Amino acid sequence: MTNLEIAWIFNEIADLMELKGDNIFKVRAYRKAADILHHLPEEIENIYHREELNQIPGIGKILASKVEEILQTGRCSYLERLREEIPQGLKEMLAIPGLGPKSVQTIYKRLNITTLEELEEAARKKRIRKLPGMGSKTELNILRGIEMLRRNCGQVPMGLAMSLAEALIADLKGLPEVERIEITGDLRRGREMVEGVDLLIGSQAPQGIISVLNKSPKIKQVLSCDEHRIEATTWLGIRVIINIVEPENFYLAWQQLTGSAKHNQRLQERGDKFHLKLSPSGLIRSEGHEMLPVKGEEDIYRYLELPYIPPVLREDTGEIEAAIEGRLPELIQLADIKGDLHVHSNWSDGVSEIIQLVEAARERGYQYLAITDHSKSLKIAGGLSEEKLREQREVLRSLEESLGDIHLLAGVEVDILPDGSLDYEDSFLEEMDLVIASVHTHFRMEKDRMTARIESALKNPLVDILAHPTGRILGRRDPYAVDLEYLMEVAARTGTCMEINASPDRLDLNEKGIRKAKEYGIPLAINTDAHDALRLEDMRYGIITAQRGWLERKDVVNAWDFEELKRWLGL
DNA sequence: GCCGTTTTCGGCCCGACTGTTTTCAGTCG
Repeated sequence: MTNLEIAWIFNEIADLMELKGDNIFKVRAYRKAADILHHLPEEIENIYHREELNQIPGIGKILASKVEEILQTGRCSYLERLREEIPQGLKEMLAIPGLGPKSVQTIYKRLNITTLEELEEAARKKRIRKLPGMGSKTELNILRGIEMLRRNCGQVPMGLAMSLAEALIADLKGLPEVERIEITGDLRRGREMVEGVDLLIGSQAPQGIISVLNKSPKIKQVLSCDEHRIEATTWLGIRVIINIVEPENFYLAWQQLTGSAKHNQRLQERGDKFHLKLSPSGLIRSEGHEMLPVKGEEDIYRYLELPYIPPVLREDTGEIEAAIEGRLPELIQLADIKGDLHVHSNWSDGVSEIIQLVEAARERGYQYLAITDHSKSLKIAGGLSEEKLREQREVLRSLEESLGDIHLLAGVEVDILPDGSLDYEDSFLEEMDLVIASVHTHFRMEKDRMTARIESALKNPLVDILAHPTGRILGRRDPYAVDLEYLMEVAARTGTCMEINASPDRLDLNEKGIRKAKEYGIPLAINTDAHDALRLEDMRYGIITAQRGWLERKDVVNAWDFEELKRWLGL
């Protein structure tokens, strides 16, 4: 089982314990352990085999024995006991923003409600407001929350699906019967939330693959399988579909299964003009029933007299027209990125030392890195005082000098306070190389006020970048109410950059916002917002999202050379 | 449940908002 899956188990234990009313510090120990596992630089299985579990800080005797049990048996008896004790629906209720364990407990004990459906009904019938500490707003909040959960029902964030897909590929790639294996479906297109993991295998002997999957610890249950298709579900409840085709049909099947359905329909319409019929099993010229050879996806597009259209664009949002007219964007690539402009160190709420972040940036071949810790009012994140930031700047300056091969920017992620002012005086912000502004509090402001709040930050000439402009957390928190298009108008005037936050939990701006921002000519930055050196890795999710927003290298400030960036920052 | 080790018990990120109260518990970042 992977680190991520064990982390999920610990998180579920923590949720259930909290619902039970267990000691909060015990609960927190499980959460912390989950977080540690999630960010472990190597597979815990290896650590276990070296008998070094006890050396991981945060994992004591008891948690180590649970890890051991999970690795050995694929099960966790403690979790199974908790699951029997606590109805599954209560855990789902916890996902409603504003409903915590105490409220869920009250609802369960007083009204005997155990499912979201019952909860929704009770809220509609105004039965929740009769409970102690709850009122009409709680009911409204519950209904809104359930609606949000329904919208994301059955979908998983791309980052989670991607790591599972890559783990499965790693398991299957080495099999002699697997000639080729690739990601397909909406995950390949880079959608922010996906239905599950879709893989395509080119193989002449599919039977062996099925038996390997049946035994895989990553797979909880194979739901159906024949020699062309396997459908399974993982321990985290993620749906996995693996299609298997003859190797000579691989590319056609890959293109067809990647979709989107709308894109493929448009392709077929175009095929009709050329008397071509597209299907996963063959590209046929209808007159002579001649099967055309396909040696790559490019061939398919070429038969249709189109340039190759990358998967991220295949949504029928203008890519076919652009292809016909020869104006497909030259999409930004991961290799174009020259630095990360939003990273947290352990001076505030990050876990890595500055030097570790810098090393990670150098390993990625970056020209520059900005350290942007939190500002002073964000107490929980260990926001830094002016003095601390000055001290950090000195550290960065001398580190930069001693290393000599990377430019370090002394930055800060300054909170935009509810009244629109920033968390430091302008006179201080002037000292910083890079100022990122963002909202971390008072999310539920009314739209006009929130818009005005962010507008005033954009209008401050010292603000270089607006971070995570809508504040959403994928599948968990909706964007705050804000007139984004108006803010883009403002940003276009002030020349303020907007961020594409690459954290797979955020992806904010999203692809729609990015395309809009590009229309307005706003400079964009793709930043990881990493709180851990390993998470500089998340840049790739930002790139995919930027590509889906049709961005090119020139649109992205951290794809510029340092000299150009410096000029733009006025340094 | 973990940690420390000058502690084997007593801490553990902490302050503010929200919606409910009528002085505060619960939730969140």
